[in-house]
Amino acid sequence: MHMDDRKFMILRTIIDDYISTAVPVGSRTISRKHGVGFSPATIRNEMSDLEELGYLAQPHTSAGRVPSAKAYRLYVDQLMRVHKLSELDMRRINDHLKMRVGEVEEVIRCAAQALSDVTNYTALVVAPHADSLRIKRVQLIPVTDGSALMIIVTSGGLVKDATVRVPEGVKSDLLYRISEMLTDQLGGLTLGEMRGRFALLFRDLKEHRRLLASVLDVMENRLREKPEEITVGGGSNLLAYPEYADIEKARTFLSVLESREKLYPLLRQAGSMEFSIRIGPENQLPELSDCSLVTAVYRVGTGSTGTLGILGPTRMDYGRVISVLDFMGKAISTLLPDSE
Amino acid sequence: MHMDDRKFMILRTIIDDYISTAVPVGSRTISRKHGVGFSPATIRNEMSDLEELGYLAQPHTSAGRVPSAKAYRLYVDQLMRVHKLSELDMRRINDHLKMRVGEVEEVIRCAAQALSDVTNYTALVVAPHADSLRIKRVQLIPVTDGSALMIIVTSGGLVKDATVRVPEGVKSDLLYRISEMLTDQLGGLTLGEMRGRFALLFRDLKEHRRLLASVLDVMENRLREKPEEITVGGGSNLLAYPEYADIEKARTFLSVLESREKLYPLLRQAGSMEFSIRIGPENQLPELSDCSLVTAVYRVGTGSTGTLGILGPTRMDYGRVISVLDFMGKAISTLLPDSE
DNA sequence: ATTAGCACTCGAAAGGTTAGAGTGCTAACA
DNA sequence: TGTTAGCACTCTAACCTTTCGAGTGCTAAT
Repeated sequence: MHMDDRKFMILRTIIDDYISTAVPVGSRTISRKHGVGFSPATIRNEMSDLEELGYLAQPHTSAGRVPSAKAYRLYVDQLMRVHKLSELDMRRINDHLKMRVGEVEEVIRCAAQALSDVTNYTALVVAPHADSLRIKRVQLIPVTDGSALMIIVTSGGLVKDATVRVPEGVKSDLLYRISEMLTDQLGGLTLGEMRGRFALLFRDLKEHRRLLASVLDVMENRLREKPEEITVGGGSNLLAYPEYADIEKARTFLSVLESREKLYPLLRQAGSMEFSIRIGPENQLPELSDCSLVTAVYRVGTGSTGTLGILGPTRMDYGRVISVLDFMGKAISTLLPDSE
Repeated sequence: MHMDDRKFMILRTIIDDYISTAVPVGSRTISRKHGVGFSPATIRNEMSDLEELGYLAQPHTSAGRVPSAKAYRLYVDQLMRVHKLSELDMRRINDHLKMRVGEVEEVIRCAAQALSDVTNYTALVVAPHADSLRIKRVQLIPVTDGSALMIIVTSGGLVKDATVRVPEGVKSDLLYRISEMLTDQLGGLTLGEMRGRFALLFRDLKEHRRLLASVLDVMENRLREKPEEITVGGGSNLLAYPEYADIEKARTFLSVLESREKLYPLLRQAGSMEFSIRIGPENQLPELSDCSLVTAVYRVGTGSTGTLGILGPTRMDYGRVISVLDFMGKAISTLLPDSE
């Protein structure tokens, strides 16, 4: 036995239905649907086949059928239809973002809020990865005698900072001159690429070897490995779905959201593909085995990318989520152009 | 009829018991408690009185009694006993905080985590209020031709930033010189106090009147009114309590946590008292009418203060929460001394 | 190949019963 | 006069039982 057009069609109808109702779907329901021209009995036979093929499961004998993870996989790969986003949705997203442009953190927070509001799922937004950001300016600001604040302004207007130890007695003027030189030498490079310039820098700044070493060390290590900020929006949204009627489940879900350590590898896994869909057990966190995560990248400036994600129940409305993510990704890129 | 020692004692016992069990407490239970030398019948009479006085309520005829908001008020004001924090708790808190000292944001995040872990309630931490922070350094960093980043380093090592428009063609060197001058003139003042120096500044920097106006405007308005960051920790903790067995309740609670707009006035209300306790309906948010919020201040540098808060069910362990907040407040102040 | 018909299954909802924790009242007691 | 034992009463939570209906798989007819 193998899949044929009718099986595909029926499976899609079942999944569509289940996504919108969360109720195991029976043969009558499908048969009644517009466009399906078969009696419940026929559908039953097909459903039985689909179950054998591993696409459907029955919670218990006298219940309807529920799609399996395998079915969702097939669905997102071949079956589903991605509609264009409605005017209303686009407007809602734009309304959220219509504000002071350019402050990256602000935009990220709004994006998370917008994504969760529009989809009714949970949104995750990851700031652009440090490695891929282009340095626009480096500036050292004296804080105390012995420490300074290093500020790095990057493409897209993102600001990263870190404290660096400096030899005592270094004056503001010197820090400024060094800042100018660092900006000269490192400007335009990414944090990943800058290592190549170190030798040059050391030559030009022989007399301040110690200071320089400490500054470069912080850039190389502290700044780069600092995990990106993850902003969460609409964590409580999922509690409205019957999947989370059980408080214990809700609780474990929410505590995952509170733990950057768990969230980070999850988003990492998605890599830098334009879109990525992880269904249920496909994501590595057992706590999230009945969630799906859909991610998309957004671009800021030239070359640096961040991640947008939607986390929802496995039966989430994948088509819509993808449209929303796509639209949002573009909206952000427009909002955060390379401010050159 | 009025309160006497025995009534106080019984009421305290009832509240203590209810706080730890969440089950309506009956006369037998109290009577059996060590230190109460009366039979259930006597206790029943007293309970009946306490109910009439508004301190107790009965969920239904054949259930035990539950303390009213009025009872909790009396409890925190007069009845409860605040124990010293256990060695273990102190160690747990210190373990959370034992890390790179000085990065304020980092410390705040850890504090929220620690507070929620140790209390099993939800923690709120508010960064020090902008108005009360002492300016240590002002620095303008060119970003694009036409805009610069203003960085303000304040006492306690806190960093605030904002984008300012600058006239086109302004060079890095000039921005640096102006930064130095601003630092000179404004250093040591709080954002609230600096207005007094404006006249002086304008005199010294006549030729850059436009630039200066735009910088000062951003400091005066944008920076000061920017609501402080509120960090939430352990939002999912409360779901473990029977009070939140109802998903709908859990959901409204969590969505309050996600809305800075609602959280901010809530914390504002606490003012700058050393400790503040708002029980149930005493806080203005109807969504939180069966929560209590206990807050304490922490100090960073000289004069600037931030707020620590614990949000839990009305029957929370007030004594313990206060000890924890007290300890944490001091720990933070030690961790973030005025880095002068 | 499709479908009508039918017996069967099983969970959710509704109703009924019971057990026990707690009460208020009364009367006895120190 | 304050305290307490005793008792009838109340009310919920927990457990059973029954019923209802949605859904199935199989068989036989189309």
